[in-house]
Amino acid sequence: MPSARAATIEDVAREAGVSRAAVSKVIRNAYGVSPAMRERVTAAIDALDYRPRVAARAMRGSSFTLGIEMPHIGNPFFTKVVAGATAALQGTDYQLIIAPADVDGEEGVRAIGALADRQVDGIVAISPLVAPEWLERLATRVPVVMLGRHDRSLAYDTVTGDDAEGTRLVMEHLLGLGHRRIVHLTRSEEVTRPGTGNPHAVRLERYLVHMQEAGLADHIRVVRTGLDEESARLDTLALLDEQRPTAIFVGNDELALGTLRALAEFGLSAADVSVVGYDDIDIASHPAISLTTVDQAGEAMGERAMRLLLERIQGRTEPTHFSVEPSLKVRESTKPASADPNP
Amino acid sequence: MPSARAATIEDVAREAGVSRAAVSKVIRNAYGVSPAMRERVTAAIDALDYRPRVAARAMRGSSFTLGIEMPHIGNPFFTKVVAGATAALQGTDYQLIIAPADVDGEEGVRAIGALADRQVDGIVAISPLVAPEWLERLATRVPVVMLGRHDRSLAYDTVTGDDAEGTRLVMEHLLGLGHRRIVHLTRSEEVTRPGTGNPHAVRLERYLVHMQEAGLADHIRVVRTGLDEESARLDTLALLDEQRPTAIFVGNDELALGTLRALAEFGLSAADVSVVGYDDIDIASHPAISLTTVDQAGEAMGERAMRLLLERIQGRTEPTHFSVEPSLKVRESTKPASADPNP
DNA sequence: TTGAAAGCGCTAACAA
DNA sequence: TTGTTAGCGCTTTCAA
Repeated sequence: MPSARAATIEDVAREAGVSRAAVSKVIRNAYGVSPAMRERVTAAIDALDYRPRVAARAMRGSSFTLGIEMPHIGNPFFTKVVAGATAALQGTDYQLIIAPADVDGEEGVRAIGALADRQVDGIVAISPLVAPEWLERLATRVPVVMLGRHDRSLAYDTVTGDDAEGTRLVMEHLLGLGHRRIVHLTRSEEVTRPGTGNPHAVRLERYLVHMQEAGLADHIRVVRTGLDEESARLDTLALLDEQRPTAIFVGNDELALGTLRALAEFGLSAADVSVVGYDDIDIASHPAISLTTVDQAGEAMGERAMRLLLERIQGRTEPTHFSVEPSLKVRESTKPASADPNP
Repeated sequence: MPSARAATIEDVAREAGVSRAAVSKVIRNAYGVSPAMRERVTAAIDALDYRPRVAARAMRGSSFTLGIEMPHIGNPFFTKVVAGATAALQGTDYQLIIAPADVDGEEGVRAIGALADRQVDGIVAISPLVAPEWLERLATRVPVVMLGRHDRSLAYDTVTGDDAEGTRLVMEHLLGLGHRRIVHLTRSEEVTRPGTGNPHAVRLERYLVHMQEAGLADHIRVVRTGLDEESARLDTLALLDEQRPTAIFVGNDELALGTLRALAEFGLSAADVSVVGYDDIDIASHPAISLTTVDQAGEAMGERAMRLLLERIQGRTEPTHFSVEPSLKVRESTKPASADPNP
């Protein structure tokens, strides 16, 4: 049962026969400590197995903690981002913590708020459904990087993929293969609301534009689904019951896995219905899956987001916006359009 | 740029015309506040958009934060655990944070230490390479649940899968299919060191026993790999170059994906080499992957771990150990042994 | 039922 | 170079 008392800075000071301030300076590598002092203090720290309480430090300044809000722990793209973020923090004094949100909507706000309450020194928010003003206000208290969403701000930095370009790559590829009946399977209306700058909103908007420009306005068909593979599976099954498309452009890879599952259950292959995802999660390149998708360099995004946070902490004040170039990974899940499957 | 000052309990007290203590009682739902008082305070809190600083609360008591150390963010089994943990915390005042470790060995200790430094009210550690004494000592200060590892303790609780039983299911299945040349692909020697109670150590040990009992001591072959899919792919490619097994029992599903990838690159199918994983991650049931594996109910484990933590916080002192029953999911990746592939 | 006041462990002026 | 001291924002006795 919890009982034993951990050493405090006071204990260390007593043990080393110095002041608390001296110990504080040593642990912060602050200016103005003699080698002798440093040595005595270090010895005392080791002897007592002392570790500074982050809460106490946070009250006076920084918590040496950076937080990342994760909208859906089950999506491997987000774990790529975290991997990049972790890498960027190697060798620094900062610890990364993840606050999982894991439900649509308001949950993201809750998780971000929880990070703020914990006095993290910086926050990465992954395209949550938050009003820009809310984030703006938060960003006046703590450095914030918004990841994925395209809205710009004077208060927070942004890291985005170029979703317009990514969608162009997808649509050109599908149209080039002769597809005309192309369905777009995407998230809820709320998530894709125009003008929010949400990546899914941009992909949807560009899908509509490309269909129109290709003279396929009559074939436009947008189907909504939830945020996990299972939702996508069910909604794909439903859409296959109706007039069958020759291609499905899915909002992201996790959802695309559900679509592939549904196609398999229906006994359909890539020759019948082509599928394109977005994100290039690891499994997409597995030979048995071989999902055509847009690589938007999740690790690079996470790494860059952390760098921006560190820069802000070190004093930068001009807002910075960073965009990564997407590239299309063409795989077996897309084939030339077959003859009209609905004779 | 960070600047504006957030409201403190002092501000709220002034706004409501009461003492700080009164505000504190209201936000903690403590005993002894009149409805009138509660109302005034609540109004002031809303008016000022006040949120208590967790750091300040932590200095006097609890941080209302529970932490989970994650050895490898890329492994979907761990995200299942987190999903379960998140669910268990719904409706409580506790916030879950994840500290990613993401490298073999000492990193786990670092991450757990970081959580402790942040004064979390409880810690779930996912089978890290830590000396039991170290954890034991930590557990005297903060409730700890060790997830996965089979060592028992008077100080911390444990949640485990029954790895001996899981391995029995795997080996009986493979032997029943007529396999004799069964390779076990597992983690490093460090991770599988006997007596550590690490799940991979148990799986290895039972593999050896089952091979011996089946009179296949001569066919025992243990191959080591790293902790991600890519390592497993490379090490599988290497082992296929030598005398080819008819079946590979892989330490977990993430690694098994690498093995499947390698087999595909080699032009081999399940008819040539059967593969079994462990964990039943979501993708394992995808028809294109169809990996035979052991389901050990990751969500349930995460949920149970959090419950144990909450119980400890509420005062339980007797150590508790919980074990989940594994079950074998037989899929297409295992087929009856073919004739000797090495004529 | 309410409030005054001490103190949690640390950092940052400032003084010595 | 070192030490003294005043808080940071809360919770918690203890009195009123």
